[in-house]
Amino acid sequence: MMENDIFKALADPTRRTIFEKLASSQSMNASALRNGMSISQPAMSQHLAVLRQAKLVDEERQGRFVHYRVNPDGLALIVQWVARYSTFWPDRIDALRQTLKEMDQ
Amino acid sequence: MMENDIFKALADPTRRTIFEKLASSQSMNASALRNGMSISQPAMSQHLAVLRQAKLVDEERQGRFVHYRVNPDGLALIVQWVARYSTFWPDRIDALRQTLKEMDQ
DNA sequence: CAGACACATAAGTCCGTGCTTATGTGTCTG
DNA sequence: CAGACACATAAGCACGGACTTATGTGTCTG
Repeated sequence: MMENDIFKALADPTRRTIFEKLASSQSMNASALRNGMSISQPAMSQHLAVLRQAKLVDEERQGRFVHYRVNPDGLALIVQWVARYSTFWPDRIDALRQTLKEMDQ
Repeated sequence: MMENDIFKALADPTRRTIFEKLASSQSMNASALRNGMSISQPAMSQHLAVLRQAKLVDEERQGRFVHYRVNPDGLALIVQWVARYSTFWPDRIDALRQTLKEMDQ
């Protein structure tokens, strides 16, 4: 199941770090992502494969580099999942509304 | 880290099922949760311990029963995490806004 | 074309984790 | 108080997953 792939992909802190790095940049290749992370090249490649399979990132080959970027639709399932259960708690959904409002500024 | 506990807790499909059952009811004891799930009593107890440690559920002892219920604040960290990265994609955040709007009716 | 480079894949190891059976703890009831 | 009941904990096992080293694949450059 796809929802399961996403949760499992995000369960690993290293993969969340990689995802956050990608989210804070337009795109990065695998080597650039390794900067500042004590992680081997194969490990990075394997993590990216997991994120790719979960459709959380897209890849684009340019010559011998592969540029990775966040897939904008990737987190949609998580958002829907959370929103589904948030309906039971008006307080929480209000907090989310507030977060969105602050993001407008 | 707490955020890590939540992601790891939700990474297991059985625990997500348990969480969903709790979310769709006021409260349930461990035995009631097992209904319809082919899962042993210790396994259920262990899953509930993980959800409890991640602060996704609360427990309340009443006699020899322990009633479990969803902790309304539990998903807050996930919501914040998702919302943080959603800022990069206006389309997605608009979809979330739409979801919230529909929930108003 | 040969070598360097960016990345993927293979294969093996180790540890976390989800399950089991067995037993312990606490509470209710006859 | 003895037994039944609800749940937790202990201990062992089996599997998955995150890492390693080694090697393969594709691309650029001199």
